[in-house]
Amino acid sequence: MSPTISDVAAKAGVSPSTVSRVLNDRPGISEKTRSKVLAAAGELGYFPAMAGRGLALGQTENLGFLIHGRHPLRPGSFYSEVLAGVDKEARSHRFHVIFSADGSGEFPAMVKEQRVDGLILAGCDIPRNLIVSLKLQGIPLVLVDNHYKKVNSVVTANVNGTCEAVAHLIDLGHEKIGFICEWFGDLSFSERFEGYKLALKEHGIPFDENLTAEGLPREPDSGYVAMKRLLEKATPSAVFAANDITAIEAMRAIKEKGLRVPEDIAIVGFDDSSFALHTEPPLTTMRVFREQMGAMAVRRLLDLIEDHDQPPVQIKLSTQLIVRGSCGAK
Amino acid sequence: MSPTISDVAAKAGVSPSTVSRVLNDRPGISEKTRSKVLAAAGELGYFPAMAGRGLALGQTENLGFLIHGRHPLRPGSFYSEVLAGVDKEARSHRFHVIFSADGSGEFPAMVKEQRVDGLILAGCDIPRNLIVSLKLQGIPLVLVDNHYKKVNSVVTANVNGTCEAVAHLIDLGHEKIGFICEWFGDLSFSERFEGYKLALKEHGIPFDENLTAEGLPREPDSGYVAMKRLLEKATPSAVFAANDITAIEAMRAIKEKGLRVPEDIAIVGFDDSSFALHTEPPLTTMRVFREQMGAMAVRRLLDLIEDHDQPPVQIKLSTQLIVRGSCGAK
DNA sequence: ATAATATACGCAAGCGCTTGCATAGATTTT
DNA sequence: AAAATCTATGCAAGCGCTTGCGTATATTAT
Repeated sequence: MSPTISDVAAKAGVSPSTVSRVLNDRPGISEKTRSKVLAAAGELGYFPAMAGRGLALGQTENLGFLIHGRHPLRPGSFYSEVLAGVDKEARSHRFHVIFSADGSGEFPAMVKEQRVDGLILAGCDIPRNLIVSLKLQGIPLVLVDNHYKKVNSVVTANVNGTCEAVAHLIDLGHEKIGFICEWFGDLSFSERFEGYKLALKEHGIPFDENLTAEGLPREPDSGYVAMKRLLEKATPSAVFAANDITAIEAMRAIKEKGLRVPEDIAIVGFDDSSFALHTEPPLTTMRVFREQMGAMAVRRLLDLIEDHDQPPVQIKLSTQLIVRGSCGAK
Repeated sequence: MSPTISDVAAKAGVSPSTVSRVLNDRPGISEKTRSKVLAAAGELGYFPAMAGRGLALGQTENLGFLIHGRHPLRPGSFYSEVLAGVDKEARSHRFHVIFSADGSGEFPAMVKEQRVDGLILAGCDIPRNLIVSLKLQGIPLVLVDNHYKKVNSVVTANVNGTCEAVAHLIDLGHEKIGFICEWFGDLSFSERFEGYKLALKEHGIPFDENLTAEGLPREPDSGYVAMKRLLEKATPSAVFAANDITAIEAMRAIKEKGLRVPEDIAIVGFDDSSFALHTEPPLTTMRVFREQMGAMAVRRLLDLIEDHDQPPVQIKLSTQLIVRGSCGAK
């Protein structure tokens, strides 16, 4: 068995409370006993067990990271990078991360059982009523890549980012620019759609519904379907795809049609997924800073844990245009 | 504040011990009080707080999932699927998963602080001495995609899987088959190398060192480099790449050389990564059942948690050949 | 009917830690 | 030199839960 605080106390010839005070840097300890205790703890290889500590403190020093279970099209890599950022930042504050991809939509067990001091909810497919009941319950909460009413969130600048991406296409001389996404019902995608329309408007290009298409909600190959649908209605000289996976699938549809990327149709995606480097041509895309999003969410969450009553804040991270081959810019 | 067991007890007019017994299905409770307690607990929305429970039981019902921090080339998607399997299986046993991608190689804080009942270590870049000290410490341990001496593990059939993949190329008529990987120092890659040689041997094809190459350890674009190196030495009619990312980067090198896939050089990868579907042509590869690996690891770990003293076991999961376009089979 | 056995429940200790309060000893004040 | 003030430490309660042991009540045996 691992040593307990009493073992250390006995070895150092002091009381457990003294050991606790030393280990937690509480004032009123003489230098002599401090070092005596530290030595004893060191020799025994003692570390405070979380169970006792947590019970006494009413704190777990855990935080939960929740994503919705069903993520068919996004291979997990998006959120796994957010998770990486969350983990790293949490660790630097001596917190630990409990991960869960529970798709049931039920109230998370980790909260009921009070395993966590706060919760990060990632993705915009977290059921709204879950957010509400969590909020009601009073547990510190931060949304990532999602936002809702009065709850703290860390989001991507979807509108501005897309606007910039589309503006880039316009700068390259394109006017007949398409927009495709998996489905318009998704919060991120609808925001990116707004950004698309904004860019057109800012450049005096009329919006044309025939230049837009969606695929099949939550089906694989959604981007392929969307692009085929778009090509049936019109032939744009460029298209903005609401995420990289859609872009890459769209490229397949374009090529099948005998058209070339970027010569016949330029394409730009969104996310800067890991595979965007490996497409043919390499995909021009908006980089989203996933790890940073995770890290910021943790910082905010820790603030909330310290002081629950703070006005909600939304943190919006800018994106960065990564120009590669698919837009024809080089 | 959340209600405690005493609140429930008071409301039901019984003692806390009775409540505990009811909630844990202990025997010796009359049907009447049982329902009384259940009703009270329901009305209060009571759930046992883990801190108290854990302290009393000496169990956390948490398990740790650890990967090595530095995973530059693998975009996390490999391990994130393992993690998904781990999480799902753990949840079905009412366990929770603490995730950490600590690259420091130090003894994990979650173990020192006794936050977990057992540990899953994923990936073959977990430092050996870490495994040793963990093992010594006596905490239940399962390795995933890695193996070492007398510790429980869940692994991929790298040798057989690769052998099958290479045999497939041989069946297609190839004899001059190359082997590339990021670097030979990796456990998985070296096993796949064994499988490659085994397949050649079984089919009476002599091994030729000039048909093998590695890239730059832990650098991006390692597959591209490996393939270029290989092409400088020889021109195979087919190549087996030790993982998909290597394969896809190799395809770029091949095409740059003016050669076609699969007509001039057929290629097969390993892993069945999410992007393997989207290459041009789509990548023939060996599917690795990542979620299942995670799930099996959890099962084994829970067994070990129940009874620490069991002889170590290695669970080897078969792979499945997924034939797509890059091997020229269709 | 009384004694022996079962049943259903409460009491209290204990899991490992923190912390308010009390106190013995050291230090300063007048 | 006695009183007042600090300083350093221990005591014990308490965080929320489980469980061994004891006991009052109900059940069965004689």
